[in-house]
Amino acid sequence: MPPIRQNGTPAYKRIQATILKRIEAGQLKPGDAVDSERELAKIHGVSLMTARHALADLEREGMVERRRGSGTFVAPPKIHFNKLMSFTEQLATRGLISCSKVLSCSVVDNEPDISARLASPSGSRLLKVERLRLGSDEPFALETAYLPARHFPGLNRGRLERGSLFSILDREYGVTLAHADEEVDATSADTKAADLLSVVRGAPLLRIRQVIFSANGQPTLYGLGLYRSDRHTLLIRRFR
Amino acid sequence: MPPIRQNGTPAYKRIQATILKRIEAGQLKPGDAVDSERELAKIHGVSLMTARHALADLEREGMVERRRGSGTFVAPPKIHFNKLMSFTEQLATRGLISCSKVLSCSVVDNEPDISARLASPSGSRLLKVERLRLGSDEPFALETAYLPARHFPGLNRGRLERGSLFSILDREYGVTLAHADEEVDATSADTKAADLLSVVRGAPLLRIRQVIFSANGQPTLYGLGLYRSDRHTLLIRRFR
DNA sequence: ATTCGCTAGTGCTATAGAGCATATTACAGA
DNA sequence: TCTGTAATATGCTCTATAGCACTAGCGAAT
Repeated sequence: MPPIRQNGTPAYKRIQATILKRIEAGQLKPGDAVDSERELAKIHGVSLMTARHALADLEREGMVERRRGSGTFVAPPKIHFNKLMSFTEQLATRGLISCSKVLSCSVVDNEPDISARLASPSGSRLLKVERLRLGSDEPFALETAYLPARHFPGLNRGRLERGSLFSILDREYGVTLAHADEEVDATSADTKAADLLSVVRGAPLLRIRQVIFSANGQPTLYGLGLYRSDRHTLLIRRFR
Repeated sequence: MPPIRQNGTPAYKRIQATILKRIEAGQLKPGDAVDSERELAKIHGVSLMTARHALADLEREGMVERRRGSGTFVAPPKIHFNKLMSFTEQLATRGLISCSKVLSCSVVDNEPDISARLASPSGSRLLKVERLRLGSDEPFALETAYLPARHFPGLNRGRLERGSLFSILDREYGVTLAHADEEVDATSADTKAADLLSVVRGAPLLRIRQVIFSANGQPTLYGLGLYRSDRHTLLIRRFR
C-alpha cells in the first residue's frame, strides 16, 4: 500500500504539528498526557511506527517526555540557553527596547587574523562596523563586526542605522546565521571604551569574541563585543 | 517472527557498537563512507528499519552524517563546546597539571539565597569549600562551592585535598553531575582575591556563578568562581 | 492495613516488505 | 569534448504486525 502524502508534508510532521498547536494554544500544559502512540495511530489513520516517529522526534526536540509504561507528557518549557540572539532580541527578552548608534562603517583590508577566521584570503576587503548599543537610552555595549565585503555589496551605514544586522543579512542577502563559536573573557575599559560606555576607566567589561557561521557552515561574521558587566550577564548551560 | 535478542542488547545498539569500534580503531576516518542501511541489514541479518534506527541514532549523536542519495559518512570529530568539565579536566585538555589548595572547609547555615538555588530549605546546613586552583604552580582561579551538607556526610577537608570534587561525588556518593546553568560576567579583583590570585587590585576577573545538577535533575552544587582573565577564556557555542 | 499478583495501558524493539526523493555515475549522442 | 539521460545506489516515509518491558492501579489474600 503506497504511503499517502497530503499536501506534500510527511504524515509524522503533520501529527507533530497538531500536537504542537495544542501545546501552543495552552490546551495542553506541561505535565499533561499527550495521545499515546496507539491513539495517534488510530486518530490519524497511520501505522504505529509512524505515530512513534512523530513522538520520538518531538522528544528529541525536548517538547515532550516519554516514560515507558506510563505515557508521553508535555515537557516543561525550556529556557533557551546557549541561544544565538541578536542584541535586539536579547534586550527584547528582558522587555527593553534597544537602539544602536553606528560609530563607523568602513572597508578595511589589513586584518589578516580576522580574515583567517572568516576563511577569507588575508588582505581581503572586510566591512567593519562599529556600533554603540543602547537599551532604554543607556549604553550597554560596544560591538565591532567584520564581514567579507564582497558577499554584501551595498551594505552601508544607512542600511544599518535602522534594522538589526541579523535581519538585514537574512532578508536582503539570504544569509541565515546558524551558530556561533565564542571566546569569553574579562577585560577592563580603556579610555575610549570608558567614554562611550559611560563607565570609569578600568571598569570591568565582559569581552566576547565570536565567529558566526551561516546555515551552510560558512564563517560569515567576526564580532568583538565589550559589555558593561553591571548590565550584562551571559547565561549558558553546559553538559557533561 | 519474534525479535531475537543476543545477550540482551538491542540489535540496533550492537550495530552501532560495531561501527563505533571501527571509527575508534581508526579503520574509518572522517569522511569515509559507512555501510549503507541495506548493507548493514544484510550483514547483521536484521530488517531495514532496524539498520536505519542504528544509523539515525548515530547521526543524532553527531557521529555520522547522512546524505540522501549518496550515503552515510563518518562525521568530522566534534570539538566539545559547552561541556561541563571539572577544573582538573579543563586544564588537562590544555596539557597542564592542576592542583588545588583548600583554603577553608566549613558548614554554614545562613545562606538563604544559595539554599534556594539548591532547592533546600533556607537555613539548611551547607558545606562551603573555598579552593585556590593552580596550574603549573601558577594561580588560576578562586572557587567557592556549596553543597547540601546532609547529602554528603563525612566529606571533609582531608578528602578534598586529594582528588577532584567531581570524582569524589561520583565514586563515593554515587552522585553523577549532568549539567550546569551558569551566569557569566566580569568583575574586578578585591584585595583578598588580588592577593590570592597574584594580580593587582582591580584587575579584571571572569566571574562564573553556576548551579550544577545531578543526573536525576537535583541541584547539587552552587559554585562561585573567579578566574584570572589573562589565563582563562571560556569557549561556548550558541545556536540559532 | 499491608502486601502480593494480576491486568490493562504504554513505550520499545523488531520484522518484511513498498514506493518516493535525491545524488552519483556511466553511457550515448551531439 | 561536452551534454543530457538513464541506471543505480542511497536515504526517507510508511504499512501492518508481533512480542517484550515497564508502570500504575486494582483487588484478593495475608
